[in-house]
Amino acid sequence: MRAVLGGSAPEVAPRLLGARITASIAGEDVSAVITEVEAYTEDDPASHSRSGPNRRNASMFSDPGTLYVYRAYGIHWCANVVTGPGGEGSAILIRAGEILAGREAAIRRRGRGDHLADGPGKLAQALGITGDHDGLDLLDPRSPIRLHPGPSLAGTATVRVGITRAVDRRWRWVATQPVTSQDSEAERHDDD
DNA sequence: GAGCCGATATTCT
DNA sequence: GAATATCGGCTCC
Repeated sequence: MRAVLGGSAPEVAPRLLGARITASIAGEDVSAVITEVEAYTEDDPASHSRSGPNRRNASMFSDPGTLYVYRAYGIHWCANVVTGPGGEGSAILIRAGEILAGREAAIRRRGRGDHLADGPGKLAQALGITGDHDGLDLLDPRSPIRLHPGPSLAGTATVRVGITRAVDRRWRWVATQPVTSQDSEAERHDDD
């Protein structure tokens, strides 16, 4: 896994579709399957690392497998997986997932029973991830937040959202295979 | 269902 | 002072 994450972000991102992220925080275990990701590199006008290391993005320049957490719009937390050789400043934003375990805790944290992790801020909130966890090693068994390889899901590459620069790079990947074992929350759209 | 808008902290100009 | 890797609530189809 560490070797996989050592690749460039746009290379690694689609391979994270289907991977599992687990968080044991405040005595509650919540896990989710990653269904949507975005790649950011240092050589990327839309990336936090574009202007070099800062106090906020320091962990983005750490080793692959490091968790980078930042606050978006002053309100939400967003979780990223650092990729590339250490010091490169590239990472993959986990944009969405589907809750596998710890659904009750996720619902309590979200304050609602639907849309538990269908956005970066929501996923972080459902898992209990905050700035406190910035810099953790996702591959260390002692870490409260961990990333596990899973069956790679088929995905579609599209353009990233919420950015104004380099909008033409198709560095967002959305899983096209359904992974829902639970029902309700995933509105599936059977066929058309 | 799609589209506008306010909330709020950190960073850069 | 402006912009931002968002969300939820509100309108208006």
